[in-house]
Amino acid sequence: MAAVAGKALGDSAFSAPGQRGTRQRRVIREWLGTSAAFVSAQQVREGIAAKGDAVGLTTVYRTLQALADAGEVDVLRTDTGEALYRKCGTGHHHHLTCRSCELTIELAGPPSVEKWSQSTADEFGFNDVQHVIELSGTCSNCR
Amino acid sequence: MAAVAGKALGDSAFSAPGQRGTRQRRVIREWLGTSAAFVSAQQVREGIAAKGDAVGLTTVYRTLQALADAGEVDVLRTDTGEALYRKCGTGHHHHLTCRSCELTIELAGPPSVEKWSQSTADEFGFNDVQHVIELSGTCSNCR
DNA sequence: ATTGACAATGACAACCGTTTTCACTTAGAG
DNA sequence: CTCTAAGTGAAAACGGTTGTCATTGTCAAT
Ligand SMILES: [Zn+2]
Ligand SMILES: [Zn+2]
Ligand SMILES: [Zn+2]
Ligand SMILES: [Zn+2]
Repeated sequence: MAAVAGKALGDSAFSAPGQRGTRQRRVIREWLGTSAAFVSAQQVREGIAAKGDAVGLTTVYRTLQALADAGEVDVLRTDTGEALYRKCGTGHHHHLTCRSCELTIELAGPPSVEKWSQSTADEFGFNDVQHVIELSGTCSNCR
Repeated sequence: MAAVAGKALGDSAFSAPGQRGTRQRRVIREWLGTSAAFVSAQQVREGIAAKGDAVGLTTVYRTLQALADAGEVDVLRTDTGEALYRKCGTGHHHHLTCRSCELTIELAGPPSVEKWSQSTADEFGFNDVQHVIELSGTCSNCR
């Protein structure tokens, strides 16, 4: 689904007209691809710095936001309100996240909840239902 | 479950030894009881002010946090990171919330997901699983 | 290869919700 | 009533995020 028109080694975001390909965006997107965990903007910047590249924090924020808007990364909020980002698959999915290290596994939700979600919304007269299902726990490494 | 020992017309929080019953706490808790929507600390203060009472914002924050710690209110984060609070029932439940006015209905989750949650966690070696299930939509009033 | 228009960058300041500080007030036990 | 520790709230500090704006870099057109 959602095949990119044309370009073969396509990077979907930043290919729209008026969007330029810069070193910073390449580096950020590349680094995100190496992290299985949800990470903060600060962590993205530090991780990139540790590899010798430097990107301004403002640029990290803007790029992450653009990627989130493009649907290329998922965003969630910690209980302190901080935003965490992760490069995820494109289809509908949920997460199993370690509360200690934020390691995350993508899950296909149980099919029954999709129905349940819709019928419950109908029952109470709500439209345009969306559902959020997140599992969290402690991974074997963090035991 | 979690019956309060002794006191009959019990208010669970603020009844521990060393906890004092103040006007501010009474007013905040009372006002929360009248709101079916998730509300911010600011909104709590404004709502109380509109009824002629005045409570410092710091006190609102502290009281909401104490109530949350005591399990008397649920907390969730908006997509901007702001904390919203709601006086909910004590049992395990989920929410159907209007994205426009934050009106919220408490739901019993579909029994199947409780099992699914546990078995999925087991499968990936995660311990102490918790799950968050939130439905959102547009309520009939906000249509 | 050179140019030029305009998107992108990043140091810095502003922002805003939340927490901390601290001098003052007050509930409630004795 | 009195005394003490809990509570209050104005103001300052805090931290993540966003806005500003002068400078830099991309890339289409020449
Ligand atoms: Zn995801
Ligand atoms: Zn872990
Ligand atoms: Zn609730
Ligand atoms: Zn509504």
